[in-house]
Amino acid sequence: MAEFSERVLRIAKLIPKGKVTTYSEIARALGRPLACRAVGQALRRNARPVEIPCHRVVRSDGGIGGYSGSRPGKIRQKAMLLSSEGVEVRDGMVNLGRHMHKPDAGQSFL
DNA sequence: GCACTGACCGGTC
DNA sequence: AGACCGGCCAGTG
Repeated sequence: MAEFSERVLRIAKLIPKGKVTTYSEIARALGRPLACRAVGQALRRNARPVEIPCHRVVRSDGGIGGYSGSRPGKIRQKAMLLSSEGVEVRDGMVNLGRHMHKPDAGQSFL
């Protein structure tokens, strides 16, 4: 099936540059506000850095979260990428109130 | 089909 | 403010 995962990846692709979203927001867009963990699972398993900018997906508390298997080097690069796109990252913390992007439910079944 | 895992979240201590 | 605990969702053994 992996239908859920595909939706997650699709939404991740639609995240505009310079904006970030949270696992919860994606889950909510999919109609599963509590599936934040499943979202992380989908991203981790699919992890296609080029086709899917999963680095724009952060935690609801502003934390960078994980990246490509929670590899420290990758996580650091994730922060650098966000910073390069205009998202201010401070010690692994993102300004959600400034760059939080809320995906539309319509995009989930695009 | 059950049990464990995982890039999480929210509340509580 | 930092650490801990339980819960929820999908994927995998």
